[in-house]
Amino acid sequence: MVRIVDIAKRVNRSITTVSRALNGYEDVSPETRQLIIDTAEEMGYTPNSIAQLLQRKQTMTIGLVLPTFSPRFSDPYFSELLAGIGNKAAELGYDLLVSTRPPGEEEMDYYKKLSAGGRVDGFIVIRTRTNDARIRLLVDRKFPFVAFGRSAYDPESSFVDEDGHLGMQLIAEHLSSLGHKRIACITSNRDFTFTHHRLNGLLDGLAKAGLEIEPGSILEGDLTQKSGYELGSELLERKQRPTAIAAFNDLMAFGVMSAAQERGLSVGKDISVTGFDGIPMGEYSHPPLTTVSQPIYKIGAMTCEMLVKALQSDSPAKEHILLQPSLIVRQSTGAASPG
Amino acid sequence: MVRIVDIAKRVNRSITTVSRALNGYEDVSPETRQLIIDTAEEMGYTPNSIAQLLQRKQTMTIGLVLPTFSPRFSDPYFSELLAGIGNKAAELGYDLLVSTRPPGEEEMDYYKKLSAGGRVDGFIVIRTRTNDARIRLLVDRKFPFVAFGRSAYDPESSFVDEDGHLGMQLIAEHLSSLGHKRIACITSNRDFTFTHHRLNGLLDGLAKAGLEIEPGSILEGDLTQKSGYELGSELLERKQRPTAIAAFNDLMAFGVMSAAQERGLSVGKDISVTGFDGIPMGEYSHPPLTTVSQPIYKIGAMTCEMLVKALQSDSPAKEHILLQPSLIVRQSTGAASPG
DNA sequence: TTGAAAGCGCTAACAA
DNA sequence: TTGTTAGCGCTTTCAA
Repeated sequence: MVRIVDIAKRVNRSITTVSRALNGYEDVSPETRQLIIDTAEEMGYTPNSIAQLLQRKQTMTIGLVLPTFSPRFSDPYFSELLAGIGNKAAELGYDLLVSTRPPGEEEMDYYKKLSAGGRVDGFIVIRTRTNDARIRLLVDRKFPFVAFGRSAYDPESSFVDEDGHLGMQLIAEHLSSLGHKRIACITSNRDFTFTHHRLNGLLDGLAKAGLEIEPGSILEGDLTQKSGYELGSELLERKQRPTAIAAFNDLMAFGVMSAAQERGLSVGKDISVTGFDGIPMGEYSHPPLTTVSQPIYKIGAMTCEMLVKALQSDSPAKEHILLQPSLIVRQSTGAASPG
Repeated sequence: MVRIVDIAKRVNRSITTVSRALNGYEDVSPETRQLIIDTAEEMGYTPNSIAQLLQRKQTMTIGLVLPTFSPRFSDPYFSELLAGIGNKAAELGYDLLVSTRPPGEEEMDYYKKLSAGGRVDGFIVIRTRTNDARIRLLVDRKFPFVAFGRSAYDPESSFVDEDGHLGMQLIAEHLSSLGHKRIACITSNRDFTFTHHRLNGLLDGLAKAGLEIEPGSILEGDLTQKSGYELGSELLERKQRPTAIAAFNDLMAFGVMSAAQERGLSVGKDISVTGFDGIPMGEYSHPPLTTVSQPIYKIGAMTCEMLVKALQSDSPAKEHILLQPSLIVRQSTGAASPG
């Protein structure tokens, strides 16, 4: 391992000069600079990041703790979000410290350790919860972070979020315009703030058309295809079958479609199914899925960019960005079948 | 920010004693130890990780660079792999430094920076390539890593891989036993080593049954649902339509199914489709997908565990683990339709 | 234009 | 059982 002193010895200069030459300071003579750079190159020098970090009191690292509700999670949504965050971070010269923790005490301890330990400069907090202990901790400690999703602490923090209320309202309008009256929905966990926005959007949108969902037709899923399949099956077995089912994410919508097709129903004709997220798979499912497109990749990139901006400013303002999602009508929805 | 000297001053001891008490050394009197621990707790002390790392010359961090062939990637496979790696790393007390880089020079520079800069203790290298510059670099530098996938440098390195040859052979046997003769396949990029294992497995398996695939029916996809859809469409438009299409991953198989269904074909009857990976979605697709189950989550966990073991041993042996995949027959395959 | 020296926060060899 | 001291590899202030 080549250190700065090794170079210094070789070129007969002090380590100070070497450091300055390598860091592009102006007060080094051109010849010395060139000599040092060449020698460093020749010796295969790479700065020791840890030592640099200790000195600079900056880690150039962003923390991202994935909440693992079940140990395994298999959701294209996450890889897309991660790509958005990761690519932007790379572009801005930041690294990403990623870990997985089940929500709860372990998770909190890890946040404490990383924030207090100077291991990361800031966090990206995803899947915000109604009363989010992670956010409270970070707000209390005045530790920089940007959330993907809203929370109870919005005035004191920055977030990027999609307008789930609007998104589901678009779904409601779409379904009601197709003549659907018996509509069911499969929500996500109530702990997530986005669940409330989406549910309210759906109910508000339907109310505008003079429609409502009976409480028994609001089922809570867990965002997996499996739960969409199971809850979809349950809804489809009812004597009074809904003519449309609005799932709160695409994965659950796929599950609902399978459940319907298994019963010989033609999705888009006998029953309408909608999703939320707009993952690429929805374009090539059978039938292609009517959904609300949420630019996940972009959200990841924006969240990361917002955080880095805050880290590099000395008096960061709280920023709140609400992205407008758009309705994508494909073939999984159609006119309500009479009856 | 509370430092060790702050505690030392408060309890009137030297920083050494504080450090030792906090790190559980035996040579501290019980009273002193308790006093120190209590004071640390009270003052809200958390060790500065960076300083610890600099001193210990160990980062307790594993590097994982996701190769982003396209900036966005939306694949449940990755989130599952990441969960496996991440959970195991957390369990073993390691952090994960994740970044995304398009394959090529940037990627190599990043590997160089992280390895030489003492930023990570080792790497997990995924999606191994036929002539893998990343692996060559790490082998040359004698930097610890474990690969998920085989490479040209296997004797000098450790890997975990699935037996793709066996997996596709099982598919071949399954299809031939169903009477399929006109079989096509959609492969992945030839740069990946697993592509060759899978392709050879398929061809060998078919050869055993006296079958072969004509070169024109071996198309190369890019592992996305979109490419499965497009190449599937192409195959299905041929006058001599294949009766079975074997895709090299589940996502492409879903695309093929859509293409078939769009043409009014019943998947599992008019045409058989198979995948590879065994992502959870395949269980709830319509029809459920016949595929080869590769325990991705477990592979992630094993890879991580193997790396940590190597990091903690002073004379790590090269380990090679080849996992046996298993065939999962669902409804996307059926007897070859005559004609 | 250069170098000496202090110090980032911590650990550990050594001495007392 | 405790403290002194010397680093880990680097950046940066200050003086020359």
